[in-house]
Amino acid sequence: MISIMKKKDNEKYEKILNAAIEIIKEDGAATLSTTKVAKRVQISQSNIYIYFKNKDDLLKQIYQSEISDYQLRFHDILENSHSTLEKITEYIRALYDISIENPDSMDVIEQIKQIPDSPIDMNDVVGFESNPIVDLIKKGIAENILKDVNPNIYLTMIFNTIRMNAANTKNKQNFSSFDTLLDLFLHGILK
Amino acid sequence: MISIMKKKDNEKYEKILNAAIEIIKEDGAATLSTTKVAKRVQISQSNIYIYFKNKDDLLKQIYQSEISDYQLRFHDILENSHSTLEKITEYIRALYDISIENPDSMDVIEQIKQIPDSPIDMNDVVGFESNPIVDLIKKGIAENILKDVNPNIYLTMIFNTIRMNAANTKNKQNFSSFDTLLDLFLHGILK
Amino acid sequence: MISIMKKKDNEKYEKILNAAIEIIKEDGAATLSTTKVAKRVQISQSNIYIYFKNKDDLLKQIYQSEISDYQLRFHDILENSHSTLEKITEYIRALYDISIENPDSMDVIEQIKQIPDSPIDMNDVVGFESNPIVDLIKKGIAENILKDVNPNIYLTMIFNTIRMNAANTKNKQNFSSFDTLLDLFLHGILK
Amino acid sequence: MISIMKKKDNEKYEKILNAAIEIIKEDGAATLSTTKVAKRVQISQSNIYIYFKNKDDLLKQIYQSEISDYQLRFHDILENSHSTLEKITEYIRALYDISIENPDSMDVIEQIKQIPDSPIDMNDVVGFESNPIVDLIKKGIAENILKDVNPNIYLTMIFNTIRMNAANTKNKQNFSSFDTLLDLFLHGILK
DNA sequence: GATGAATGAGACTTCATTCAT
DNA sequence: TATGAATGAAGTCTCATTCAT
Repeated sequence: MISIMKKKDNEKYEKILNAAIEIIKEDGAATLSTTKVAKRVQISQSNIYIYFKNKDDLLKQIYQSEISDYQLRFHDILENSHSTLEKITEYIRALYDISIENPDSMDVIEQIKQIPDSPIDMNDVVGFESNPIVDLIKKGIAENILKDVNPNIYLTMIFNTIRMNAANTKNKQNFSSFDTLLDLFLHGILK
Repeated sequence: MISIMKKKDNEKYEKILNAAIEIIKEDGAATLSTTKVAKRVQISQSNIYIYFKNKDDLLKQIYQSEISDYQLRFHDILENSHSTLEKITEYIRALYDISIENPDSMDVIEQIKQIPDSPIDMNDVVGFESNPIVDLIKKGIAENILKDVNPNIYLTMIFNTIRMNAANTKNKQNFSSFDTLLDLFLHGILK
Repeated sequence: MISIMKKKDNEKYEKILNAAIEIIKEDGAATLSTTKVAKRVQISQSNIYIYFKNKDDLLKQIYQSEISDYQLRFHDILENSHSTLEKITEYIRALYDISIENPDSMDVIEQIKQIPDSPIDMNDVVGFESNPIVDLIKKGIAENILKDVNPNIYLTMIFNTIRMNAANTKNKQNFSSFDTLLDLFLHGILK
Repeated sequence: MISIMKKKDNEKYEKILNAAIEIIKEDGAATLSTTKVAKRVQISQSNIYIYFKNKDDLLKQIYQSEISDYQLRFHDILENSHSTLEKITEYIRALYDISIENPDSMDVIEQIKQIPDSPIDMNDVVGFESNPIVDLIKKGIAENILKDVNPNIYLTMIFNTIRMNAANTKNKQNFSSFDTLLDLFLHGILK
């Protein structure tokens, strides 16, 4: 009984979530409105408030659902890969792989973060500028593997480059292999 | 018609433009509204429609005004610097210099581009992914100086890295010298 | 039907009633909502509609429960006290005593009465301006004990004065003894 | 030119204000909504926000407009009447007179004060429990004219009694003359 | 040029109530 | 008896835009 109920709930919950994600992909997070979502799911607008506390909650859930994939992979990498350089390489690979599988995810994440008065607290986000990865970069610098540069410079460079590469995939422009991009990061743009 | 514009008019025009830019810097482009602009300039809302066709037009003008500085410098570089590598270096330097002088400008530009239904047509914009610079990169690839990668990958990498570096300046975090960043681009992140 | 009500039911019924009363005390009757009540009792909103026909019914029950204490005492007084003046004095004393014991009760009663479209029909309410007490006042006038004034003037004067005195208790301001207030009513404010 | 403009403004401003007051009289302040007001004035709802900053502002303006009459008279009394007892008497007379002229005003004032989260700051209100009148009562106590009771008890007693008397006027019930009520206050209800 | 006035649309949210289970 | 789901109405507020003066 309960399991059937739950399934029903989850279906609607996910319908709403997915409709919202679609809208963000199409029109941008800034224009997301409960009205639009409701229209797309074909429910009354107030119905959304049964599944989500409010609009911010909806955005938070979208954010969580989009970053959970990354989080899992990052966690694995930090646990399993051996050397620091290996870990960094695997981090880049994870970002690349997901960006190809789900080319919109990076955009959705970025968009939600950049909403004015974003519901995402930049400090406790487990994502790109968050502790474990920043720590990894710092370790790379300490071990004299990486140049001594503010870690967020590295993360921005890697994140945005891979993101643009994923966008090229979508737009059917030339896009680069993982090895190409990794080479770019590690050895620079000069041939 | 435009040439007959009186000084008085121009002053008001720029007051509006600057107020709008300030608002974007402070609160983000997505929250820009004619109401807010009018309040800040202390004019009536409808007055804005005398100087700008509509809100989109206002955004376009802001965009133009923000990129004009870059355009001038890029134009100079393309005319004057000697080798392709020199030109690329000078392009990066120009980006870096302006990012330090006016750390918000890159943000404003990015923000306007990312507005949903942005009035900026990505394709015919004279900016970073636009013809002359893209052509420069292509030339670099053709001359076997640069690795063969979709040029917009390079431009995104450079633009966003420099932008983050400028943000670090503003936030009083560690930021990097031009030489450091140039080295990062040309020779990669490995030490 | 009502008599067959199980104990369990009654408990829930009173939980709802009391939660609603608490909310009125804290936030005012105008803000009472089934949503709030349900949240406080930790039941589902729709559950309320099993115990109460609708919101108006809930309010009516609250009203009844709040005035029942008064009604009992008034009934006693009208039966037992001897002279008309004694009865009036005892009526005032009852009001005073309850106001001290339960300083919120008068507020709750007033609030419900003043709700727009109040479910309480002012005319057939058994309360303060209702028949038995009004009759008592009328008798006092007829017996030439009280000045000849519309009885509801007396009742308002007494009710609101005692109510404010109770509020003073709650707010830890100076408040007056029963004798002081009685003196005020009977002999006026002049010393 | 300007004077004509102003007149136009004021007309609409007052139309809105009066419509709102009517609604409060009819349905109570708790149900006042900008929607209702707009409907009554036959304007679009957003138009109200040209004349009033927000709903609270509307309520504040109503409050001010309703108490201004009282304020003027109170001010006069405090300036002009001679003895403390005279001043108190004149205060009561002012309350009485206005209550007869404008029997709703006291209700409107009370209602706005009792709205949950009322926009009226109880402490700096120039009205009944406010400084000058409370001070007058205190003076009366100090001069041994009045019994020593928390002044707000007196004010409540007087205010509510007169208010009920005004309500009786409206409802075409028996109502009392000023002398009768004054006598009630000064010498009590006993004959 | 400039402004005040006006508006319709749309945004977020809460609520009372009903219904199937 | 109890609940989750659903909804339509209502409420507050902001906004882009137009128009008469």
